[in-house]
Parts: sequence; C-alpha cells; structure tokens
Amino acid sequence: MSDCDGNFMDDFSPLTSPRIRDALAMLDQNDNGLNSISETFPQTNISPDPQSEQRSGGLRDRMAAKLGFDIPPLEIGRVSPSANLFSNPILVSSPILVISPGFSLSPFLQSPNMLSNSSSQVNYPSVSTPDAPPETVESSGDAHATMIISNNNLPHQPIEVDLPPQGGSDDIPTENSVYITSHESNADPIDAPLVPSFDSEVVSEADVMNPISLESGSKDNDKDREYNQEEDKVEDHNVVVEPPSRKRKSQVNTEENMVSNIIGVTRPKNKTQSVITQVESVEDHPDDGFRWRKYGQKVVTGNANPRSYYRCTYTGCEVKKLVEKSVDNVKLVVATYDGIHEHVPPPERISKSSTKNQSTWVRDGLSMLPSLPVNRNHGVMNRNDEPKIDLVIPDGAEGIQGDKGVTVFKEIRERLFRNWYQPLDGET
DNA sequence: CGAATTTGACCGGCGC
DNA sequence: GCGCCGGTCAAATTCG
Repeated sequence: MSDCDGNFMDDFSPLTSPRIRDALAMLDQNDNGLNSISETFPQTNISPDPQSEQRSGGLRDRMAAKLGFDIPPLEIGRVSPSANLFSNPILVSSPILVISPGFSLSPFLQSPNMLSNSSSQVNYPSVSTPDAPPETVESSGDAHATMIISNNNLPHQPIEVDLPPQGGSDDIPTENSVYITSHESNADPIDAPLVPSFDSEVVSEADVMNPISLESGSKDNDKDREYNQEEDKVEDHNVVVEPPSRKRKSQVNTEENMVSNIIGVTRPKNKTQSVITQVESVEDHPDDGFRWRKYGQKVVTGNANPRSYYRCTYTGCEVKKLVEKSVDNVKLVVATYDGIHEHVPPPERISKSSTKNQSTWVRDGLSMLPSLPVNRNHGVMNRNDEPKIDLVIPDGAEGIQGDKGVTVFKEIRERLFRNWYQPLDGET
C-alpha cells in the first residue's frame, strides 16, 4: 500500500512515444482537451466491417452474436520487429481500447479478433463532432485497430481506429489490442474511494504494462492475501483490482459483493475493471515483466485452448490474469488483467526485463502511463450493459516530464489519479 | 527443500 | 430444480 501513496508516478518510465497520442487523436479530433466519447459520438451505430463477412461462422461471429454487435476481422501481419514487450518478440501492432464498465471481457478472450487491426477507417454513424467528420475518423497511419466501446446506456459500438504509422519507436512493444473497462457509477460504497473516480480512458497498450500503484481496497483484504510473498521478485505487468477471491461456503462469504458478469462468472457486484491484451507469441504465457503464480487452468467453451489463471505473486497484490490462446490464431495470446498492481516492479526485475526481455514498460514511456485505475468495483459488465467510452486523450495531450525522466500525460494522470497523485517537479 | 505448477473437485451464477 | 459453465481451491506433483 505504501507504494500507492503519492509517488507512484515517479516510478513510471518515460513516456516518450507520440504513438499513443496519435492513436488517441484518431479517436478524438477535438483539440480541446479530453472529451467524452459518449458526448462526441452519441448513439453511434457502427456499421459492420465488410471484412467480417468473410469469417462467418467463426468465433468472432459467435461472440458478435453474444455481444450484440458485429466484430471486425482480425488483421494480423503488422509486426514490430523490435517489439519485445514480452519475452516473445512477435507482437502485433496494438490499437487502443477503452471499455466502460459493464462490458464483459470474457467474450473478448474468446474472440480477440475483435480487438485487432482492421480496416483503415473508422466509421461512426451518427457521429457529429466539430472537428471530426461525422461518420469517420481517419487515421494518420496504416495501422488499424478495432474498438469496442461499451456504455451502459448506448448500444455496443465497435469502432475501428487507424493507428499512426508507428509513431513511436520500433522498440515499442505492440500488443494487438487493449481493452480497458472502467466504470464509476456503480462503485461500491466501501471501496469506491480507493480508486479515483474516472471514466473510461483511452490508454495505450503500454499502459497495461504499468507498474501502477493504485489502491484497490486492499485495506479490507489484507487478511485475504496469502498467495504472494516475494516483494522483490515482481513481475507484474498489468493491473486491475479484483475483489477477494470467491470463497467457498466454508470460507469467508463475500457473496453479497458479488454478481455475475455477462457469462455468469462471479464478479464483484460493482464491477471490476479489466484490461485485455492480445499479443502474438509462441509462448503460452509470455513474460510481461511481472511475476505470476498459476492457480488454475481450464478449458472453456468456444476455445479448445485451455485458459490459465494467474495471480500476481507480489505480497498484497491481488491482480489476476487470465491467459489463453486465441481460438482463431494460436499465435495470439490473449491475456486479461484483472486488478491493479499496488506496487512497482522490483529493481532487479526491471533490470532484468530491460536487459533481457526488454519489457516495454522499462524501456519506453508508454508503458509508464498510469495503468488502468481499476476499482475492484468497476468493470464487471452485465449482459445488458452498453458500451461506452468516456474519455479520449486528444492529440497533443500534455506530457509531463518527471524528475526521473518519467513522462506521463497530464490529462490521464489527473483524470485517473487526481485524488492522490503528487505533482511532478516543475509542475504547478 | 521451497517454490511453482498441475489437476480434479468444488462453488456459485445463469439459463432452460 | 437441474445442468452447464467459468472461476477457484488445494492436494499432489514437478521443478529449480
């Protein structure tokens, strides 16, 4: 917990790449700071990607049916030569995705394609923005991403987003996609304060790699922490706060705080934010810079590839991670991070990663963006929840250079951690 | 020998 | 009410 108190930002690595900005810019042509997508693209109904028609009958279709919207096909092929986010170098370009609370992640795991690159334009039917074409968001590059926007009040909105031509450096690891669910409205009365209130944020894949220090209500769960004992061997990578593990009858009953998500999985009643990353890798469990302990494995319907369950081994950290290979492409490893790491990666780990694995969060700034401020009470989506993107970091977002060479987007930081971040040197 | 993984059982939610 | 399903537990096993 101590890690969370104030200085976590100093632990972020430099946010050097403009890539995220470009990507974000694609989503929001408004040059006036942060904008709510729900405001910018009210009631949008994205037209199905023509390419998706070519994959009828696939998992994507199943998921589309399940989610209630069409899923654009995955376009894999853009590989960053030096991408080494994970120990496995084969990574795909990564789009940026933010999903509001109430949107189940499970479907994405089963059909990661919907997260991947797609066509070159974003069509936003009914979109009306001062600075952006009503129905189209063009990109400055050739990389694309498909966005699934969830909103409790809007229809599911798959949005394709073009990514800039690797605006960042080549060594920026690129995940195929990142989903971030957030929420805010249903925060648990008890835990809500633990995480700054914020709407969905558009974050780069690197964000997922952040060793972020966020409170996650662990105060109430200290007694539940038993699985981690290695503070100096952190290997975490992504964070999302998850409520205490579901207990059996004989165990502490916290069912009153639980609720089912879209596919019936027990989740915290007030939703939990999660981040889904998709990485092309030959390994079943690519190294993401954090240390995980596997606690289960299971084959789930819709994917012959088993899903593995991991927990962060860091003491007190309750971040969980689900990893499975895409049913459509075994090279794609889809990982869902549930919870927020309340600690920073240990020095040795950072060193190791930067020298051996070249984990991005160590080498480039993107990874050091504040990770998803996930409240254990956020993220769980209900079957009827609608997609929503509450916030898009506009092009030209102000980056802040910290005293440790850390650069973060001020907008993001303030939005995500406004309740407890400490101004960086030179900042007013 | 301690840590990590494996794996079958168990649990609870959801749909029928 | 029952069966299915995803997630978790925990004893056994393997690994370093």
